[in-house]
Amino acid sequence: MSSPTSRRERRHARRREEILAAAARIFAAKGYRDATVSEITAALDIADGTLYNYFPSKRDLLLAILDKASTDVQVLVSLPGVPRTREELVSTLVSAYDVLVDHLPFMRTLLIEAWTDDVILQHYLTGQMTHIRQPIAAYIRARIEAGDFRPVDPVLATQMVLGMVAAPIVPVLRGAAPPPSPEQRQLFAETAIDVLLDGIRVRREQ
Amino acid sequence: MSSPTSRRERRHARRREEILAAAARIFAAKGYRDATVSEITAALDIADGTLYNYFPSKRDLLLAILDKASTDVQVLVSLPGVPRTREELVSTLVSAYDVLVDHLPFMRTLLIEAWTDDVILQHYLTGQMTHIRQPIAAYIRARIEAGDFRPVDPVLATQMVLGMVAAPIVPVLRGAAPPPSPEQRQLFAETAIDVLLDGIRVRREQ
Amino acid sequence: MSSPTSRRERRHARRREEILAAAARIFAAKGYRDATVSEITAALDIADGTLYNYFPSKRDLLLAILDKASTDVQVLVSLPGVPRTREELVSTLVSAYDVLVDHLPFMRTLLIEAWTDDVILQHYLTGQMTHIRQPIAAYIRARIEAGDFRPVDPVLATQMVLGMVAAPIVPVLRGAAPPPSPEQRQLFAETAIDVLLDGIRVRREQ
Amino acid sequence: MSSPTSRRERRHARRREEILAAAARIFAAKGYRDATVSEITAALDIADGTLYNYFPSKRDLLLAILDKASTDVQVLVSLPGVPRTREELVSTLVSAYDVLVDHLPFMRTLLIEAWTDDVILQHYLTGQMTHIRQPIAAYIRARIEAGDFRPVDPVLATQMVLGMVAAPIVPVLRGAAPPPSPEQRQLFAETAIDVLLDGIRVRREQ
DNA sequence: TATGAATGAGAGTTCATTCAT
DNA sequence: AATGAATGAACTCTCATTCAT
Repeated sequence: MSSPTSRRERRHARRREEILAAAARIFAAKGYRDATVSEITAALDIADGTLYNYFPSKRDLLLAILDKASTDVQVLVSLPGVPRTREELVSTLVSAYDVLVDHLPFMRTLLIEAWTDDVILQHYLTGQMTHIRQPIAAYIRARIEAGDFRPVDPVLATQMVLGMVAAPIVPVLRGAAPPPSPEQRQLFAETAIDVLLDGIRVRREQ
Repeated sequence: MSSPTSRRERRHARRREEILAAAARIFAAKGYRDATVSEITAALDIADGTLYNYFPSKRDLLLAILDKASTDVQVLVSLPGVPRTREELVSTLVSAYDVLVDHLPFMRTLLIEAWTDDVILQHYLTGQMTHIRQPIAAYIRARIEAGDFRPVDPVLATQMVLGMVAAPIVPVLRGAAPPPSPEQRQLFAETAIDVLLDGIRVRREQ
Repeated sequence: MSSPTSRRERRHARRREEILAAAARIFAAKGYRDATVSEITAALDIADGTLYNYFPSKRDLLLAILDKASTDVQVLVSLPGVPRTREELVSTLVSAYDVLVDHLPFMRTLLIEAWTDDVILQHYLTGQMTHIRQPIAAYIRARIEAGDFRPVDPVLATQMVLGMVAAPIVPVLRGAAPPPSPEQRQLFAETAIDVLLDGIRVRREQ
Repeated sequence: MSSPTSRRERRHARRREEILAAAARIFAAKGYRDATVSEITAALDIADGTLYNYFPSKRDLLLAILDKASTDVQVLVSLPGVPRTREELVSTLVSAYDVLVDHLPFMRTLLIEAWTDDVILQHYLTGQMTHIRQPIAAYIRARIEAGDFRPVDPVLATQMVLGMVAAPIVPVLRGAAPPPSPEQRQLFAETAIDVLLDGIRVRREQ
């Protein structure tokens, strides 16, 4: 009668997701420490005790959120192939923006807590960031060797590339700016890639 | 015999600074909420009550730290003149790095708290950032009109410029990387300015 | 199945009353300031935190007690009709004594706090006392005009009347004397009314 | 050169009195527990530590105030002779009012603290009150036996007499009414004695 | 003597967690 | 499963008192 995941189990999983989403929203707004369990349960219109049927502690609730956020970052990383052309670079960046914007409260919570907790930083962010940084650094290094790029420090250049592409969504992650429309995301990506490749200065000598 | 600021007053001021520094270090490490008053006083080897002779509440201690951090950011802003040449741009950026690195715990505390508290963001950071952004945006706009720069959105470009120059010290602000040496700061600044002006791509057609 | 006030609600209300009664007893004995929350909870054999499920603060606990006391004083005031005969006066006074004695800790708490706190005096006592004083003063004034009473200052006379009838229960309110028996209350009332009406001196000329 | 009480000693005694007066004012206004040492020293424009050169503790400061108040009450008691005529009764009562009004903060402090502290009540008030009550009760008892007064309970009558004469200065002791002028005190006393002796009712049959 | 910074015990209050219903 | 009252450890803050200056 019941599928391998019974109706009860599906109900349980659905409820769990609702709790995670509500908690992420509140953790994102005030930080883990300032958010209270009662605040989360009130937002869900359930009793405090009910939450403990889904998560053994407030801390575990946080860790589940960080897990989800971390998994989402993984998606950013798992590129089907290394982008080469301007158009590939732009569309890769746009989809990265998409992932971030689609999971704002989770991402924001991860950033807040990783900023002060070394264990969280290590466990949920450093590894993922390495996976993002390495191909970029390798790419830059390769093109420097090929004579395409100027001989900059590849690691430093990678940091700056990430800083540049991250800049327009920092206010969004902070909650100080509304999520950008698809058109804006396209603009962000194109501007970043263009400035990155050719600088802001007009090449008069061309 | 005693100067306009008496010995007692000087002693009081000195002690106040010591408390601020210790609190900033601890707030930077764990965030305001997770830091306890006892932790701060233990670091200073004073009694809990003593702290309250210098600051009326833990909150006021935080605000004093944010004030200092905010004032330091002001210094970044008050440029003697608008930098024009590559060398001027580089040295301006180096001194900005210097200010940040010299007041790391204060800056880090400001960033942490502004990330979740809208009032703090508004009061201690938004205004200062506007003063930083506006001249950059104006500069970019002017050079676009003069035909020196390509026609990018000046506001967006400003964000990216800031993202790029901020990138190498983000790990330092986080406490995940050691403060950079003067040589490294010089490198950070030069790389940022160069990539910014001419991009990373070699000008083959020259 | 459950009445409009559910079992849980009734339980909550009952507990609240228990806390109020215990707190009133302790506030009456030592004053609000010298009474500690732990003392109250210890008397009830509950944890400190439990009290805060019923009252948001120690201060609110006090205000709830003052409210009850104040309401009880109202009952004193709401006479079914103005008493005229000696017997009516006596029985009115007896029931006033009854109310005071039935809520001793609440009354005593109100008196203590109103004695040093102007806001409490105004809010919880002055208004009620006015409602008590005015009909008495009006009554005295009317009977003076009718030639029944001697031409004394009605306001001053009212004060003295109240002082006289209050006198025998002041030690009781203080906790220095046990609550008077019904017989004693009857005696208090009769003596007060008689002395009041005809003085203590024998009317030799009658 | 110096008198038996040296200049230093007189200076010390004077300062002590100033401290007592200031403390009495503040204790009277907020009660012993709510008054802080700093509040008292601030009112005197001296340092906190200085107070401890005159009184070993805040508690001792209170006890000194209660001593003074208690001694003042003694004066009320030590009558040169038992008053007999209406005029003697009135003038005795007026001088009692004078004593109370002249030492308001001390009296008010005594009343506040005796209301909640049994030790203080016993030590500083009960004894004195007994000395006041006994002669009145004896007087009433004697005149009842002589057939001058009606056969009331002398102890109860004494309480009521005291309640009646105290009534007009209760608001003054509370700080809710300004100190009465000499004329008002005279009126208070005359009204009290007259009502007391002959009641409020007109003797129609005369 | 006068000062006021330093002290720390003790107060009120919060909130994650448990568990009888 | 859901409930929410009960819990108590841990926090911030107050203030009488001490003591080096």
